[in-house]
Amino acid sequence: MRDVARAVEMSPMTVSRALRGDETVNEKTRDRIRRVAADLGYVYDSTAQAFRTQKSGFVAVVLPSINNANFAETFRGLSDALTGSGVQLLLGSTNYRLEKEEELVGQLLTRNPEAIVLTGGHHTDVTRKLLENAKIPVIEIWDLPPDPVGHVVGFSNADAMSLIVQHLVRQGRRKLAFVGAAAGSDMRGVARRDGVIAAATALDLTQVAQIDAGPAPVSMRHGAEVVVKLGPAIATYDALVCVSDPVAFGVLNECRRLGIKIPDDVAITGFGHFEIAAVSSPRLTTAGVHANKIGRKVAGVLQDIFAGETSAQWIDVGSELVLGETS
Amino acid sequence: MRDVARAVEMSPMTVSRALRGDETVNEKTRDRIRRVAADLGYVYDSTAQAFRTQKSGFVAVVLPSINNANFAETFRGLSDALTGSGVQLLLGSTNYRLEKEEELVGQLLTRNPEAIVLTGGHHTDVTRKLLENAKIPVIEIWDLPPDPVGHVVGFSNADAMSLIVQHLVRQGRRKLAFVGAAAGSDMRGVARRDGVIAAATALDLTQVAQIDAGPAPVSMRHGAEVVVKLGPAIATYDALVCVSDPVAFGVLNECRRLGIKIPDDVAITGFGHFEIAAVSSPRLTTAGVHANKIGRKVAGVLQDIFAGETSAQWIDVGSELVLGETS
DNA sequence: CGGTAACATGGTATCGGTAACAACTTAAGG
DNA sequence: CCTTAAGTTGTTACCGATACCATGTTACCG
Repeated sequence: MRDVARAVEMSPMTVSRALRGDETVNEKTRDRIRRVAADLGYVYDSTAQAFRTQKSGFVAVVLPSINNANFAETFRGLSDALTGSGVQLLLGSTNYRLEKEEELVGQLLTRNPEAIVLTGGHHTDVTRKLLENAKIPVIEIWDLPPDPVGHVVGFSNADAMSLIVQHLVRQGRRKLAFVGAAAGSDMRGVARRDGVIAAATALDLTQVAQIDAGPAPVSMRHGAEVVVKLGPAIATYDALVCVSDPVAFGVLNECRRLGIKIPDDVAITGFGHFEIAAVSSPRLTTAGVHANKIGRKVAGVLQDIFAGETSAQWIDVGSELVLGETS
Repeated sequence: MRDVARAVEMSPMTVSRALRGDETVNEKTRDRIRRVAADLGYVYDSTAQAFRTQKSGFVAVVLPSINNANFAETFRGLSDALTGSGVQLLLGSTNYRLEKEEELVGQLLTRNPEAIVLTGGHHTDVTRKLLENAKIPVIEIWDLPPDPVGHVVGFSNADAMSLIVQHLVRQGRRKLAFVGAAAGSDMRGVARRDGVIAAATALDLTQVAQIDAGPAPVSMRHGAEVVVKLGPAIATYDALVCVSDPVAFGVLNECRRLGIKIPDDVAITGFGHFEIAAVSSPRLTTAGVHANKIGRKVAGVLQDIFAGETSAQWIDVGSELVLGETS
């Protein structure tokens, strides 16, 4: 910047103002400075700016996995809605592990983010303390935590599952099984399972079987493996409620390979309304969530925060039953 | 840090050294300083460090889309291989548009990244100039550019397509159609199309039809739509070579819905060896690429660079024909 | 024509770490 | 007991942009 200042024979202060588009700088001067800066190949140093102003221009985003169409879609919604605002997203993924989240949050906070977005409402005590000490806005997404740290943009996983269970029961299904990751690793999966159990209990179903599809993240392959491992025992159930669409699709495909009739022999439901739900045949019955909308809503919350709004927001984007041909 | 120094009655310099694990600091002192820092809730300021040392600890990564299982997998491979190295990834996505890439690169460079990873070998002139001026290592991935800026970790899209075409022709297929995004938007798609045409020409096929599936990114839905729009004209072809697995899956599903026999009436091939290729039924014939490996190899290149290695690396991770049941 | 406001520009200190060098203490060797 | 080296700690200046305040210049008013 000093070099540019020397080239235009002005002070670095004026150059700084000109490059940031400060109105107080004469318009011609501003254009000239910009032109010279470009000619010299000058690259603005955001690090120095972040240091001096104590504003990093970063927002930290922590996802369980980026290799998941729905989380990726949320990130995209957020990212798209934020283009042009000058905010950079710092992405980290936890692989569905809370200890990894703790480590990640510690690292991200050293970068002075202006806000932090976390997936889910479950965190270690250390993480919670870090977040409170940091005194920056916290947004928890993809869930409606009973005891949120700050802002919330999500939906109730349990309620969404309840819609599915009610639908199945209306159809006369009574012997449900929940197919999901091993308990404990994926908190959203646990919430969904609990939602199924609660809804089933409310409807006087005796019991819901739980089928372990392995450690999170579970996907198509794991769904198929569950069916193989189950063997003829699959006839015990009249509905397989899966933790996600990819798992449901794996289950569906393997069932069809084995000649099991869907939905006559057994109903299959997914979760998340992934692209696969609409293009599989038969189409999957699933819970429609609004991944992209979550991202865009988060962007809205961030903009409110940057505009000076201080009160904590609680946004429930809801979910809906998407009827397919597998139930 | 000054506060911590005061608390332990030592100089900030010693605290700085202790927190970074400098061996010259007495071990007991080091432990004490760390403990006190933790007790005070002190958070290290990476921005200040980046500013003073002129080393940001960032590596910029530019992807066409994060909502694509293969790019996401590359990012994950890179991210996983880099955990613990203290490097933070700065992610940006271009939505397959070179102008967006240009803007993004400009923004990312202001953060002083220590290296930049770009998807593909096509860039605007401005982008190339920015990269050259920046004087930081550049790694181009997912391609083998004829005129690389710096390092390369990729494979030949054309060669991969050539494998597929040769396989189809060996089966006696002669009337090929390429199904992909509108020309111009997705450079990797263009490379694949050109690879198909080149391979077909080399095998004396008269002509390869090109079927436009809409603007990039194209996915399952677009594949299905192509089949609908084609109608009975689909009988004109005996092989539909798709730009990616999701598109191929969409095509496959719609064909089956219409009673078209796969692969008897027409063969369908994908590209990328996405999860969907293995779990669809029939399984997709596709080109196996090594998305995760690309990420891990990039991490290796970065580590070499940080270790002082200066010579440009050219890593071809290759690709392979994956035989499914759709051809 | 003096006074005031609007406009445009510049000087200086500073954000929080750390490189480079200096200095002090203790141990080892002759 | 002196010399030298190893180990440990401290002092100072600085990275590049910008907040804050000061200053100069022009325009307009009664």
